[in-house]
Amino acid sequence: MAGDERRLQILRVAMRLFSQKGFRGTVTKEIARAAGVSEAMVFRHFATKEELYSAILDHKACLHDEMDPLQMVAEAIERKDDRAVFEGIALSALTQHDSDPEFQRLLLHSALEEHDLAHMFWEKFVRRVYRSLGNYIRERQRDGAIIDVEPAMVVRAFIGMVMHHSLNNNLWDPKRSLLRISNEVAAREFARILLNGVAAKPEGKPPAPVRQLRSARTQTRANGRDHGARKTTVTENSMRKRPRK
Amino acid sequence: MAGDERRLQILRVAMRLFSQKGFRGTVTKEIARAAGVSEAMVFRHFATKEELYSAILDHKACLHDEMDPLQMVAEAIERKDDRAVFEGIALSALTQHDSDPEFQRLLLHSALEEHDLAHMFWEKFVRRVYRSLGNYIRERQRDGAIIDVEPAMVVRAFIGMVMHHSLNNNLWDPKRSLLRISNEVAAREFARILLNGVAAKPEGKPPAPVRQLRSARTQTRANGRDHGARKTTVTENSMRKRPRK
DNA sequence: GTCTATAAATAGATAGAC
DNA sequence: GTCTATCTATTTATAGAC
Repeated sequence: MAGDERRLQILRVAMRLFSQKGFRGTVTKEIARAAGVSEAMVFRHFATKEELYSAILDHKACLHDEMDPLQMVAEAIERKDDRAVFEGIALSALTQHDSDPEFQRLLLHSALEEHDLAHMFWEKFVRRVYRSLGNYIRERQRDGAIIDVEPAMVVRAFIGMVMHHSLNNNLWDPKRSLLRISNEVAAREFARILLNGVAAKPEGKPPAPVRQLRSARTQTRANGRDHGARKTTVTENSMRKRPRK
Repeated sequence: MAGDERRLQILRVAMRLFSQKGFRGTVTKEIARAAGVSEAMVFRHFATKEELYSAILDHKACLHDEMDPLQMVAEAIERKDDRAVFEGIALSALTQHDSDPEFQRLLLHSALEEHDLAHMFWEKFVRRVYRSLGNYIRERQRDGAIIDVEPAMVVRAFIGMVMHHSLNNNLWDPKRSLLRISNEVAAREFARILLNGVAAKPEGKPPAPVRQLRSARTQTRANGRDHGARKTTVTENSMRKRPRK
């Protein structure tokens, strides 16, 4: 197998294992075995285990970086269509987490181990979400559409619903024993709850009409908007190690 | 130092280290050093590292087990005071997470490493929350106080807000650079957003009066109800190991 | 109870043949 | 490129003196 090809293969295998068992929990011998090569091959392509980890972060970073989390709902923001903004954000996040569950685990491991991925993700991505979504909320407050509540609090509440749902699906309850629901319905319901929760007026309809869902898992509805988008970012790494002493 | 005393001391030190760096990331030598004893002492009290880990889980379990997560808001449930129910749950969870941040990290590590603590916590505690809080929501739906929405979805949205907030405070953003807010205010705002979000009628007040907060960090308000309670549980463990081959 | 010394296994990393 | 063999440091765990 050609050099770059093999390198990428090892990288992918390592990515899977690191996401499953963390950096310290993954041993190079297992990476080699899973890739069907000898340990020496791993160290031929990556001088140290740390460098392999770095390469993984770079790889993930390059897939996600420079992504404006609100860009795929830009048009909805333009229209001031709150429903479309929040539902779009939720759906793109949930879709992204489903399509790349490794990333969330990698991120959690790195946060717990205090590796750099977590810090970078926080600085580059999370901050941006709080800033831009916060700005949108402030704007809607000026419009009189959203009640007087700390915008960061609204962002946290919403991101909380979405992230926690993904965390449940990917980490705690992959069998979905407590709640089995499509991403589309989840995104719609989270957006509905949040927007009803912070709307200055009962949101279009009169006070308490709302109906739909109830055994939600059946429906899926294509609602004409984007979907299937991408989200989440992170970026280049630090660390670049020398072997031990 | 007496046997049991030393045992407990080692246990506590190990608890701290395991919560910081995970099971695989913590080496027995460091535990010994941090406890100010030799490694041999660690293995005198705990035959293997696994047994030490088990003992920690047991210890945490005994502090939390058999706790009904809704018991400290039982009186509010009785009165059907939704606000008090949700705010009380949120506040007791946030308070508990602050008072024992180790537990959340331990839990996350064990979920990622697929150790037993996570499964037990899920089965014994999370399920109970979904069942009992879900039942309460169903009851309030029958009362016509809450809209027709999947109860588990409401539980997930709410737990999501609260858990994600704790996770931010304890893991991602301990400096509170994005949102610095007291537990009391956070609990109140989360409950407000959620209840406005699912209320069949605009919740007592007319459609859109809501006001308060804005630079929330200042206030703390003692609102006459409980607070400072306890929450979260988990239980006895499995694994009980023999040393290697 | 507590320590020092050390065994036994494992992990990361390298040498050198093919 | 790829492997086998091997080295070294670390890690879990034990022996045995005090």
